[in-house]
Amino acid sequence: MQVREENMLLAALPETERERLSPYLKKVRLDFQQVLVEPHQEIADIYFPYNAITSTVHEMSDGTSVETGLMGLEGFVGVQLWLHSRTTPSRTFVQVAGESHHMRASDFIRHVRDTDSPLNELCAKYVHAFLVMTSQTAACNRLHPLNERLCRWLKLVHNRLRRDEFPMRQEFMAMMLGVQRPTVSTAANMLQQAGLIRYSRGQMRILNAEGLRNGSCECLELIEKQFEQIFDRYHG
Amino acid sequence: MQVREENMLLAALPETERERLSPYLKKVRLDFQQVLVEPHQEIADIYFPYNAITSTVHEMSDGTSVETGLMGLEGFVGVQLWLHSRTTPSRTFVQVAGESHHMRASDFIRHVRDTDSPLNELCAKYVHAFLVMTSQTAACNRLHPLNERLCRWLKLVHNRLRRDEFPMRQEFMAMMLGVQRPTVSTAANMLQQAGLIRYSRGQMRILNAEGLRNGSCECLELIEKQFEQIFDRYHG
DNA sequence: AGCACTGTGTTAGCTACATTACAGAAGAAG
DNA sequence: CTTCTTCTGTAATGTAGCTAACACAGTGCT
Repeated sequence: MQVREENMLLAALPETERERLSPYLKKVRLDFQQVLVEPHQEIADIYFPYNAITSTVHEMSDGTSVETGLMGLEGFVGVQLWLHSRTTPSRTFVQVAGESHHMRASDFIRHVRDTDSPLNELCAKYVHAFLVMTSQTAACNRLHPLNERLCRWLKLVHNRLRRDEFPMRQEFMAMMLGVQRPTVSTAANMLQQAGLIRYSRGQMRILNAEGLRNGSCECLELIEKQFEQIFDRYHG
Repeated sequence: MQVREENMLLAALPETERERLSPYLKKVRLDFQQVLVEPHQEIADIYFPYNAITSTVHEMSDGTSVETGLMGLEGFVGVQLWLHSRTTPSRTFVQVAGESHHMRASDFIRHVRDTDSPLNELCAKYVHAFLVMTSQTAACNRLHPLNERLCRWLKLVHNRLRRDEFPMRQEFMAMMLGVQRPTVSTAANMLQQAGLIRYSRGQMRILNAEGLRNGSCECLELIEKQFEQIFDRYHG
C-alpha cells in the first residue's frame, strides 16, 4: 500500500530507501495539544508531520513558556534521539492538528545508525537548520519587537501549513511568543486593522501573506533559507 | 609526542581513538576576538578548546547581536560541519583567549563519518547539549531579567575557565547578553556591591561563585546538567 | 429565551530596559 | 608629569511590554 508521502524529508528519500522504511511508517492523526515529547521522559516515537504544526517549548518553573522551535512538513519530531539522547528538557506538542507519519524510536534508530543512509544525511541537515532556527529565535526574542516577531511567526506557520485558514487563539500565540495575552491582542489587532490577517474566536485567516513577510524581521527569511538548503542537492 | 588532552571530549575518547586522531590534532593559541567561524563561509577548521572560551553570536543587519551559544573545554567549535553543513549564518569567535586543539575540517570529517567511532557518539551528545543550551537561552532571553541572566552567564564562563580571574569588559558582556552597555554597568555594579564579583578596566574576578549560582535563573543548572550527561556513561 | 463559557478588546499604572549624554578614573604614551 | 584613550558610573527621558481588571461579543447549552 504505497501512500503518497508529503513530509519533505520522507519525500526526498530515494525510492529504495522509502521502500525499506515503509513497513515501519504508519500514518497517524495528531490532535491539538497532543504531547509528542514529554520533558525528561524517554522519547518513544518519531513523527514526520505533513499538514500539522508541532512546537517545542521551554517551560519555566514559574509557569511561563516560550516556543524555541517549530516543526512541520519540512522536518521531524525527535531530533534528540538522532543525537543519541533519549530524553530532553523541552516539551514538544501539536499546535495545529493534522496528519503525520509515525515511526517507533527503535525502528528509527536501527535505520538511521548507518552513515551511508540517505535518511541519516537528511536528518543531519535538518538538525542544522533546526539549530539555526532555534539560535536565531534566541537572538530575535532579545532584539526584535513583538509586532515583527508575530509576523515572522505567523508566516512560519503559514508556510508550513500551506493554507490560509487554521485554528489559532491569542492565548496560544502569547505562550509561543513568550508575552502576555493582552499584548498579543493589541499586536494582532494592528495586523487585522492593516488587513494582513482576520481572526475570530480561535480561527485565523491569512489575508496578505506578502504583507506578513514585509512586516516580519529579517529572521524569517534567514530561517526559511536554511530549510530550503536541506533539499538543495536533492533537487539540484 | 603525547600531549595531555584537557578538552573533555578528547579526554573521554578511548586510548586507541586518541592515538588514531593525534597525528591530526595540533595545539594552537586562540587570541581574543579571533574569528573561528565566519558567517556564510566554509568551515575549514575544527577547534577543541580547553582553557579558552568561544562564543557563537547572531548579528543582525542593524549591528545588534546576541550570543546564542558558548563553548569551552566541554565542547568543540564547528558542530555545523558534523551536521553535514559547510556554512552557517552565525559567527563564532574567541571571547577569552587560551589554548585549544585544532583539526582540519577534512581530517575531522574523515574520522567522524564512521558510525561506530566513539568520537561520533560524543559529538552527537555534545550537539544535543549545545541545542539545549541554545534553546534554553532563547527562552531565557525572553523571560528572565538581566541580573539573573548576567549571573548565569558569568557562572557559565567561570565553570569553563575554572579560574576566578579573566579579562572581560562591559562592552563585551553587553554584546553577549543583547543589552546596552550602561545597562550592564548598573547590573554588574550591583553584583560588585553584593561582593559576588570585582572588576576594573577589563579584568573580572569572581569572588563568590556560590552567590552567582544563587543569583542566576534556573537556566544555569539545566544547561550544565546537559553537559554533564554527555560524559555520564564514560565515567559511570 | 436565558445562561454560562470562552475568546477578544481595552484601560491604567508599573517596570525593565533603551537611548543619549556626559563625567570621572585608570592606564598608556609621550 | 601631562595628555590621550579606554573603561566605567550615572542621570534624564522615552518606550515596550507587564499586570490586573473589566467589558463585551459570539457560541453552545438548557
